[in-house]
Amino acid sequence: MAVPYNHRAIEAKWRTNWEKKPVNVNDGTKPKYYCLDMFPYPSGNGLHVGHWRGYVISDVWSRYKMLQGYYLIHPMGWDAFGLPAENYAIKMGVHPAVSTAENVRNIKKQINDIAAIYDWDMEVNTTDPAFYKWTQWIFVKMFKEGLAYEKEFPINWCPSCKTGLANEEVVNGVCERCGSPVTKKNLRQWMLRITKYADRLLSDLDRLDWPEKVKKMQTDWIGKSYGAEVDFKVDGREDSIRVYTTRPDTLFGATFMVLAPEHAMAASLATDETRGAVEKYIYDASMKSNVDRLQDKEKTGVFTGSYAVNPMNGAKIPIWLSDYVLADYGTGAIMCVPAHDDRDFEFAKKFNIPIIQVIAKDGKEIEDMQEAYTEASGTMINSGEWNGMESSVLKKEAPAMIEERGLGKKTVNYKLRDWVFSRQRYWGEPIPIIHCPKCGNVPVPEDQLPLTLPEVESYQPTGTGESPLAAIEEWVNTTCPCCGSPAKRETNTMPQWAGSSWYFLRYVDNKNDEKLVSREKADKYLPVDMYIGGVEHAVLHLLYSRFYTKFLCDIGVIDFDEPFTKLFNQGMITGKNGIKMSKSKGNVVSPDELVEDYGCDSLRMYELFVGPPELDAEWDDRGIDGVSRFLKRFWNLAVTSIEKNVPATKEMVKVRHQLTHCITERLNSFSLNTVVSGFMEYNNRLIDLAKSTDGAVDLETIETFVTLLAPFAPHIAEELWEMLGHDDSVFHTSWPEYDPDEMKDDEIQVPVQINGKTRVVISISAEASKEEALEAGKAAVAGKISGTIIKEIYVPKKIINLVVKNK
RNA sequence: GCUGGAGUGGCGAAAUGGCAGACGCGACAGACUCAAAAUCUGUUUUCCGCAAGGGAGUGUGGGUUCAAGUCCCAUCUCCAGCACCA
Repeated sequence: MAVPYNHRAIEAKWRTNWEKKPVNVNDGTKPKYYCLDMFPYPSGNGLHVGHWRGYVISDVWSRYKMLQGYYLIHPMGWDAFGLPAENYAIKMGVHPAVSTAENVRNIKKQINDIAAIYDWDMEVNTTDPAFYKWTQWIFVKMFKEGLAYEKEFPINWCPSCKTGLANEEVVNGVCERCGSPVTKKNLRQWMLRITKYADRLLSDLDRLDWPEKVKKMQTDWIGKSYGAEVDFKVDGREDSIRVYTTRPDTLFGATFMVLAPEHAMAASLATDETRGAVEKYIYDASMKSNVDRLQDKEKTGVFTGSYAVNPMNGAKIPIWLSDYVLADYGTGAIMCVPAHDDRDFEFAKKFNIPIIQVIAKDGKEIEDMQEAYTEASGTMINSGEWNGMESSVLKKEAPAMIEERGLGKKTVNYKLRDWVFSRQRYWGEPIPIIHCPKCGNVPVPEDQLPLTLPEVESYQPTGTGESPLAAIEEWVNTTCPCCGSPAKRETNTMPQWAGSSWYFLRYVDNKNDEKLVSREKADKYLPVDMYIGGVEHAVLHLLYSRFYTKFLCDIGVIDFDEPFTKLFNQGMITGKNGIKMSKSKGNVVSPDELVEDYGCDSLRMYELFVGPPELDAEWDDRGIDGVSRFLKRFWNLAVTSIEKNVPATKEMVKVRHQLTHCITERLNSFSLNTVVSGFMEYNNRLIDLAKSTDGAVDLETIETFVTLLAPFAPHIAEELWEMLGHDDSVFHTSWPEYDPDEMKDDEIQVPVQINGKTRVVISISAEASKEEALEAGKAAVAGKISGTIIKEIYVPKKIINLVVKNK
């Protein structure tokens, strides 16, 4: 009687063996393959089955690459700065560093249950001063290059987290972290000039092997638009107002102008009659939160009493204020062409402003216009010298024409804003800047980094816009590194994204205290070949990382300017009915018991089997029985085969090559769920074949199967590999190859259709000619044809279709 | 509103334009068992039929094709992202 499959014993044994003798070794001759997981935040909640998915996917891919002969770089680390640890500190009075270390210990233990082949020698932790020394160093470099600057302006403020937020962290007007409505607060902020890289961040997307969805999201986020800035003189005054438009072709149709209430000239445009209303509107707008502003879809506005002059035709148009115009995009002022813009149309209708059509749709003006005609397609009308031109052509040419005549200039705009980089919280990297009354902002000298985070009495955010660090006088008060006079330290800290924007560079040289990463190692091991993680970082982490990488490339630290060559976003594992797993919903499924009951190998395979890796999947414990039974059946087949050692039949050889082909193809196309079903299918076939050979198949077939299975179920694979008589790890063999000639069937099944409906399936020789196939097909359905065959189709080895016409 | 993605058995799902439902879960029947679990064998889209066989069928309506889940046009529903960016 064969040894039964005992996952507990096998998994424990191999865990120990691998620890004693690591499998992934760099012998200096193999090419590298860098497969990276998005590093986790070490939360106190621990891992659930959803977290496993991404890690299993990346581990399977990593082990596959290893079997293909690569030296694998597959590290793991901790993105450990951030609010949860700090909030926990406030509640429990424990230093965030203490709770963080505790969480890291626990999560590391849980991650080890996955049996992923991480190289823990490369581990990094963003809160380690030896790490954040370089986070600060990058900031200093950016400061010196003019990319980090201070600015006071109304930023997004989360009243609950009591900190400023970047645009990317505001989702539908609420805080990404806690869901509180975001308000505006005037604060002095550190900013990073990411906009300087807008064009490169946009155009370099073309080079990346990333999901189109993510590229599209980044493209939209950067939001490049082409247009013109045009000056409109204020009637009766010397000054003019500059507007930005992407539709200069419609200039003759401008019947009014709107300024954002925050526009610098807004108040000055009021007349004696309108002053009260204008000032009230400006005040009300300043009190509105983002959420209110988003929810009030109904347009509001106030007429200033002043008029602007259309530079093309001298028409006087009223100037209004409205909060549908954004102060910080373009020039904060727009010309309004209600006939050809939805928002202007709505506003004009509401306030009875004339509508002039300047593009003839289908050759004529639209009668009784009910909505704006927004396409740049049609002939120009009511447009003076532009009459008769094609709108789409004029749209492209007008900016240059306007510039030539001195009416304005051709220009490009981006939705992307500079990155608000300071946070008024404790648990982050201190911004290494000293404010000197004489020298201004002076960076902490590089040889004095890291600037470590001091101990504080209270982690409580102050809410005044000052970080808790501001209360520590002996830390705040320092001397200027330039002139030695008394000076004050910057007390804001960096956002959580700071460390995660470059951590992937550090893994390969994590103990280097001279350099962020040595150029040699960077050239040898970077960039990341495959990056695996959730799609939630499409415009945050993934955009910031690209920016950092480009900057570090520009200053010569590294020699590549895109960090992640290939990106894969795994779908989320949800609870029943697609509800996100969360503690508060009580639908969290822990992997711990599943590992105990079924084993790591079974859970790994089930994580893949639940559905296509890129789609969300609802978790259902019951399905794991399927993969568990498969592993048991394969174990029994393998053990019996080892015992009996039967010779290979022709059929076994064929199935072996087909299996290798099937698994390799599906793995290459990243169809991991069907790889698992492929294993099951071929296991069933082999078990069926073995019925006539004493329950066994030949050992070469078992070896092949074991090797193919190894990335998925490494423990059982190693155990069987050993039982097959090998004394080295299965991961040191190479990925099996298949011979297309060996895979071929002698006899093939071909359905025979009459008018597209299958009537019978015949078995013919794989070598059969078209004539022979059709002959056999016709013979098989002879009795079913009532009429004349008018067309005969034979798709080789696929199908026969006879088109029959009734008499 | 815009941009993606998805709609296929009781359920998770599979299908380079070529037998729709592979693989698995669940269910049902049988074998083994005193019994149960485990395991093994079989059935399992649906309708008509004792059967042989036949009809229908991939959200809905059209189209292209010898052949459509797959391609084209229109339309509905659900999920996600963005959201007054001129």
